[in-house]
Amino acid sequence: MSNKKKIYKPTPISGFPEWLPQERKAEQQWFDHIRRVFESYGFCNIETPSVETLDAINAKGGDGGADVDKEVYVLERLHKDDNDKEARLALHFDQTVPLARYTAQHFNDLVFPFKRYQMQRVWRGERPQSGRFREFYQCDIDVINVDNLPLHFDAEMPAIIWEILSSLPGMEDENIKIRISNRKILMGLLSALEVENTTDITRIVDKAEKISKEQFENLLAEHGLSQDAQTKIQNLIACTDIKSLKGENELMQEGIDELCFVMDQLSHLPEGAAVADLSIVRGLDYYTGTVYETVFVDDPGYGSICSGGRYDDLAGHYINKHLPGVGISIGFSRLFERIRTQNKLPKTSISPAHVLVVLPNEDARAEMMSVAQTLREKGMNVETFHSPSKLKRQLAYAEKKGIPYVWFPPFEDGSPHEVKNMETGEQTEAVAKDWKPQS
RNA sequence: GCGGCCGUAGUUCAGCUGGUAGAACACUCGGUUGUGGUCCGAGACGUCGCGGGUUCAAAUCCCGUCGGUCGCCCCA
Repeated sequence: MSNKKKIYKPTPISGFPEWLPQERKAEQQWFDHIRRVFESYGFCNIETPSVETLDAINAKGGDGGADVDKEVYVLERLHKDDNDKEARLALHFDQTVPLARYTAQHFNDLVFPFKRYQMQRVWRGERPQSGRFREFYQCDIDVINVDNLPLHFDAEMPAIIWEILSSLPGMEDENIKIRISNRKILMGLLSALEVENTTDITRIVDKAEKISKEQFENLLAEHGLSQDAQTKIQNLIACTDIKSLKGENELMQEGIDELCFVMDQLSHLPEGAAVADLSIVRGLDYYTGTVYETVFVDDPGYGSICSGGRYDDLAGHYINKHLPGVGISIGFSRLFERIRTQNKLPKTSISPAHVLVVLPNEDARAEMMSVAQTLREKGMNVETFHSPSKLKRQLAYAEKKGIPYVWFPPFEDGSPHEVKNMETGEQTEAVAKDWKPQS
């Protein structure tokens, strides 16, 4: 009889990242930071369930949805009955669809413009690679209004994002750029050119900067665009002076005017922080106006770390109201992964404790507990050592966990308490109710 | 869904013209009496991803499979 038990060797699950305590602590700092900025603009928080019904997710429809559907994870019981009539559930792959559903469902109880932020995990069943996960966090911020949503908000979104991204701990050296465009411009042009398969053309324009000029032209030609049309599209997406643009029709002119307004409102940002870029169109079909995409200037190939845009009527599939919105989503995990792998995360210790109270001997246990409680009541985080091990061991523990102070209760009655600063090695007498850490 | 690369101790890897395994770091204990980071010593840890084939003999060669990773598609 073998007493060797079967070991199931733990392996990472591709695309489902997890962090060590130090990294998690940095991650929490980022969440706190982002939350603080969102709330400073008056946005409230909501959290929706991890799942939506498959019907709710599919409701958005459109042919742009077809590809996304392939990435949706569905949820079912292991031993489900074939005749099961339960609604099929799916893990949400973004936070925009849940927001639309939420807004429709709670329409009567919400105050409009409804300004909310949401920081949750989303799931996408695609092949993971660098900066791409199957389970990851997004930090979304959106505004939804009834009937009419002022352009004011289209300009507020990038301003908020810039404030966050330029001040996240660890992002100090990163050079990022928010690229902004307006879909009405390209759509207007395509309509003036009498192009019908706009979704295909949009996709091609979206990848224009990743492929060569020849490939780009060939793709457009394959989709039936004339030489004249190709030239006009190329000129448009290369245009850097949007104020000089003339609309070929009403829709295109509207897009130009909107984009000019938004850029004008962002003129207070540093040079190059937010730029008008007509080659940005975004793949998702529900965007109808302003669109955003954010990249590392030095490494645009890493992908967008923050994208979004305006959608004329997203909740229209869930309620018979006209609810335009505009929003943007920080690709939190992608961004975090980038800074983490470059070793630029803020240095944090393993333990959140400020003080470790040592246990000199079993008789001192009550005193140790009492000191710890006193310090906690003063707002400090305090660990107590669990057994009267050699002090060498107890000190080494504090050292490894990065706890900055070690507290020594008296070794015998009548002796004073002492506290040691682990960084300087200095050790002094102290009284728990009066003591404060330096710095 | 499709291609390239990879799969050996907890981790990073070495070993691969075939003869059943090593290093570093991490871990545990020790270097006596109440104090960490350094140093020294000792110890524990692997059916070499899994299955099959070739061979007297395979971590090492071949096939399959699973997993990881990078790229494509698409996207944060």
